[in-house]
Amino acid sequence: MAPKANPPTPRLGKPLKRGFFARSVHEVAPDLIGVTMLVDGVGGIIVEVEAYHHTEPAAHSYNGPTPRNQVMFGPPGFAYVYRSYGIHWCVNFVCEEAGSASAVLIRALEPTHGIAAMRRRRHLDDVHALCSGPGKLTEALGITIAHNALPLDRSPIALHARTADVEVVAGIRIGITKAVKLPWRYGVKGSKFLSKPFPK
DNA sequence: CTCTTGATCTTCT
DNA sequence: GAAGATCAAGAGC
Repeated sequence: MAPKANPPTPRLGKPLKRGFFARSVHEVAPDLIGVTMLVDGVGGIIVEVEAYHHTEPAAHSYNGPTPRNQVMFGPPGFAYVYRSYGIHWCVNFVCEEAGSASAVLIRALEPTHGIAAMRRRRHLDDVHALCSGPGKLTEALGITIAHNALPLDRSPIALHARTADVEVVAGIRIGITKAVKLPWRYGVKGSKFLSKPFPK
């Protein structure tokens, strides 16, 4: 059968500095859509995130610091990784300022770099399912508790600015039971790489 | 397609 | 003891 051409690998934008995260979580979250996230060179374009802030009960930081969430109470620009349902890892980017305890949960990527490695880790071929959920993308990128508290502007983590415009849409957050009506989920309208479509 | 269930860590009651 | 920022597999329609 005829060989199928691979899609071109998108050009990487300017590296994001840690200061990108030193502002309101509600500004950072939509601005992260379209940013490329790599761990040891493997990853893709962020297509879905959710914002969490300590002033609302769905946030892990709502009841104050614990051993798990202490990174959320530190300075912005660091990774907060936690165990979800005893099984998966989920990764957040800490925002605002030390003590603010706000973060953006990374929920889905469009795979662009190291797709072969992601397929191996996920034991899965379908590129649309490699990173279409917070627990899936950490497995695909090899993120574990070892990445908790790592800076977001230093190896092994790299973030690169958008190189093209994206249409960002907002909706209510997924899979939570508290503060369910806050419209703090952001994503690329119509993307095939979301954990779930945004309602019309 | 939808619905149900099991996996089992961290925190809260 | 119960719930949770999840996922995959299996049953049923």
